[in-house]
Amino acid sequence: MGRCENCIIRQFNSLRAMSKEELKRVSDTKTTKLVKKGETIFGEGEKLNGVFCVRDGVSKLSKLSPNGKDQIVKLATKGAVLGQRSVITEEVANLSAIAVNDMEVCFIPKDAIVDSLNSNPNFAVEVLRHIAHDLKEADDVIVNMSQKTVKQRIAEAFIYLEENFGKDNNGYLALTLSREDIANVVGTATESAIRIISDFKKLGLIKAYGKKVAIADRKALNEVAKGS
Amino acid sequence: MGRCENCIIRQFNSLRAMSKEELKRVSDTKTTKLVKKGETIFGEGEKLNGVFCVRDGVSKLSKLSPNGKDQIVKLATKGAVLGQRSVITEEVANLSAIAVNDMEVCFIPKDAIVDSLNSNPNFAVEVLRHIAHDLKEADDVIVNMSQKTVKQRIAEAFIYLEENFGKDNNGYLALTLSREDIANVVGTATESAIRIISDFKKLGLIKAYGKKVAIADRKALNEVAKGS
DNA sequence: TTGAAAACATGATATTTGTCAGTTTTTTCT
DNA sequence: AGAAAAAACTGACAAATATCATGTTTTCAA
Repeated sequence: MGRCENCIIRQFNSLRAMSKEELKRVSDTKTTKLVKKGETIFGEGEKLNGVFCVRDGVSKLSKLSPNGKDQIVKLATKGAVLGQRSVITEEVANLSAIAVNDMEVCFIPKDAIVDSLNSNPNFAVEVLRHIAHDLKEADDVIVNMSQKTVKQRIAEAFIYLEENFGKDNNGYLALTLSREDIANVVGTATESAIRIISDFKKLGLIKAYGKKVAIADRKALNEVAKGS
Repeated sequence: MGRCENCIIRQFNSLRAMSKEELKRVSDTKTTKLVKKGETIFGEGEKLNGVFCVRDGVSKLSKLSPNGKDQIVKLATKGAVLGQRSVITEEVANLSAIAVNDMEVCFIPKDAIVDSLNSNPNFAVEVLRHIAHDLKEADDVIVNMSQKTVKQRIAEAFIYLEENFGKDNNGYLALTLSREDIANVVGTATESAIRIISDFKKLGLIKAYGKKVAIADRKALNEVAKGS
């Protein structure tokens, strides 16, 4: 099994602030697992006794509402550490983590994290920076949700997907989400999302090849995302 | 001027994890200021070289959107530390802090905070816990915004105000917000908020005495907040 | 490969929410 | 106290969005 010390992924998250000794400990206690598309890594309300470091694939972090609808709060990819928040506050998970495509994740038991937090200020501050950044992003999402139209939010979502998950060789978005997932990201009904995406296609803002979507007119899409 | 070591407010925030020496330093460098209702403590985009500890009064943390509407992301009261996030990530403030009523705040220069973070793991972890908790709350707000109706959100807002800011001697909410502020908290048009609040009054869910509002039928209001 | 299930799509319609335009009430300031 | 400003309110209407019903296409596993 791989050693954390050599893990490239680490460079992207707070684990890079760990000392050699701490990393060794993490490496010795961690386990790696494969998660198939659609499988749940952990569910809302579950008690977590560790965190999950994403080595490959994408996970959606979502919350189920009483009326049966999911709200996707965040998409986490390579380098992200899932469950950190719950471990820190010692609460149960308030979001579910479900694989959007096949994933490889490392499970790191709680103690290795908590002990380092308490003894290594560098690590604690690094984690703090990450969570503080997440908080800023969450605040931005709140503002977007309340002040932008569904059309604007969907336009933004495509731009976000291109910027954060990149494009494949043919220029199509590397991450393919179902219409339902897109609806759940922007907080609207699936039918509404489908209609707007169809409109975007007709207007030439995006193009599709099977399930794949590509941004065809970035500038115009940006216009839609900003003004009405 | 008061000494932080004796400040009761401290018990409610992360400063309680500071050592005697650290508190002494904070005490020596801090300044206290009075902020009148409506005045700005700091604005969006402003570079902060310190944090503000709320000793009395309430501040709204909000973001202005291009169309001129404010979204209130959070209400901060006694014990809250404002600007912490920006100081940690070394970014400009992404929210404005405006006094909702007369306030008394202590300004603590950045260095005292940053130095303690880097050297005192207890303090770093305590701050981490607070920010992690804020993040959870922000995620909950995102879900509420996208999955509840305006009516539900306004009902929730009144319950939130009672639970977090309490009642006066006569049972009225201790914190009085303008209709516009309520609208900006739940993310709707001022007129819509006014209409719904009028409905609540007619239905006997709340009652009003001048500007003061009281929850009249807590159970029914709860029903509205949950189901539709 | 083929049948069932899931995802995608579209129309018709209802509901929710926002906007505009104005009136009344309350607050603030001198 | 009285004028001006701000806040609260109301109605009419428009726009955005959700819901329901149904048909089509795609995916996937037996």
